[in-house]
Amino acid sequence: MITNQRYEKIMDCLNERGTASVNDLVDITNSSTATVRRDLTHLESKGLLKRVHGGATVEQMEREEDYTEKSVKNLSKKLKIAQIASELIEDGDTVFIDAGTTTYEMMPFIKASEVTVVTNSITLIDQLVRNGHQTIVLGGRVKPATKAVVGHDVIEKLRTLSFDKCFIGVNAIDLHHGFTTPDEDEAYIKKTAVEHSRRAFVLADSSKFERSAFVKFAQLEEASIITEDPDHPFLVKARSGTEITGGESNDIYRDV
Amino acid sequence: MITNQRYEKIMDCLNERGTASVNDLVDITNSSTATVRRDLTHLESKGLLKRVHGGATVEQMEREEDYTEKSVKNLSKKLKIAQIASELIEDGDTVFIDAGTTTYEMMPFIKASEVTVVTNSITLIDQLVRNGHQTIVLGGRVKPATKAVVGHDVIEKLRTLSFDKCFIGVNAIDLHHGFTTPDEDEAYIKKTAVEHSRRAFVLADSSKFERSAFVKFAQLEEASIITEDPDHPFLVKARSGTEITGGESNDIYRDV
DNA sequence: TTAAAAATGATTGAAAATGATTATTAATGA
DNA sequence: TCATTAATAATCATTTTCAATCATTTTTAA
Repeated sequence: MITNQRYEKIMDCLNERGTASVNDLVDITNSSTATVRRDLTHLESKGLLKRVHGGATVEQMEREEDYTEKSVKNLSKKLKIAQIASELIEDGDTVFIDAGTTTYEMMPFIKASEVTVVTNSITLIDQLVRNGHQTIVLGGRVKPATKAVVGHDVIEKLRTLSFDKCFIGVNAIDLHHGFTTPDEDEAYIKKTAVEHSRRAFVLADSSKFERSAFVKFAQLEEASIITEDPDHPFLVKARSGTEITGGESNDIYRDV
Repeated sequence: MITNQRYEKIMDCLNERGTASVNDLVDITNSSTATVRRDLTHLESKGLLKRVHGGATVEQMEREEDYTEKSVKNLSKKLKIAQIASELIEDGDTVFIDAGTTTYEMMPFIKASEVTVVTNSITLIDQLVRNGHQTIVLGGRVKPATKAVVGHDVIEKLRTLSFDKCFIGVNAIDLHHGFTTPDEDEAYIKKTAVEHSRRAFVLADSSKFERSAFVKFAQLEEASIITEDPDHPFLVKARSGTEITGGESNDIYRDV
């Protein structure tokens, strides 16, 4: 079995079950523990999973944050990004908000009124409703690990809608592969949402730059990047590179 | 079993039952008391549960009930009804579960496996997913007060589905008006669900009898009533009355 | 085809998690 | 209150998992 196939099997397993032991993954991939461990190390470095003693997990949306130095730092990045994103929502907007931990952090910052929010994230709904926003949930199968709604119905419905703006989470961004994410179902939802929005925003802290995950959902020039460090070398490169020279209205978003 | 999986099992158990003893958790996790204690210490430090002598508890924030004499009594009625209803779900069933406080109480009692649950209640989804049921949410506008999904899309989608069973909440039942509820949107959803189920069950404690609300969603003979008091005068009257003599397969459900 | 590079699997000492044991502490009933 | 029982915390031995290293296999490039 080729390395990437193993990566996919591992991520599939984790996305489905949320947690898996090294031994589980050894069985699934028909590899040695050494190989699985190497895979886990690699996938963790890409931010696709979190290693734990005995195996690995995917972030469960819930707050299991351990309040170490690092996670607090990441949290504040997330908050900053979430806040910038939220302020882009204007009175009367109809927006799509993707399932994800960063988009979740947007909730308290949305100040605009008469906003209609469409989402496939069950987790967001509580907050949206509580804050008095008109909320529309897309229907379909609920994915246990992330409580995101996925499936054909979601795409079908998205195609009938059009948004002023959409806010999308992402796992990895690089010049070659554009915006990528590990889960195929979710990638297709992101893609469709971007296509049906006047303006698309991708929320990404700088740890996502110059990496790629399995499934591409948009070209770099199809969406604006919202990040905590607008002068990051990668963005400088991206702005000057041929890849994005075509995008006039959708420049890399740079405010902080 | 790796540590995270044990954490999950413990939290699942607590979220379901509210309280669990160390011994319960030892059985559930196939670990020693020492390990369970260590787990509890860890989970408590994260604020996910509270240790008590002999085990642990979670604050049941879901229940906003004020614990007066009456509401406790109603709760136990509800639980009884919910339990009866849940036991009607069999392995492999595809069921619709309506939004509502009584249907919510069904969650911990659903023991059947390979169950697919379709619902329009955002509140139910957490529990359904946590208990490992295949969950499908209907898409549409989220009604803030009840976090039920309503609207044309819900009806549209329901019409394409068919269920083995459906479990419906109700506000009032009487011989003349049948099953009634105050909200028009929700009534139409209930009506459609009943029409697309092989067998329909209405969950109602006896305080709902001989009353009527604004919108009728089904005739008495279209659904079986699940209640805590099968010998209530109203049911005796209903069983003997002409209104339901036609229903052979859909008798008033009487077990307790 | 051969040499170099990369990936894999096995081995081993170190680290972490676990389970059993024991002393201490808390709950229960006379 | 005191005695009895159960639950807990602390300690230690055992088991499991981990990371580092090296030999082997596979892939790539010359």
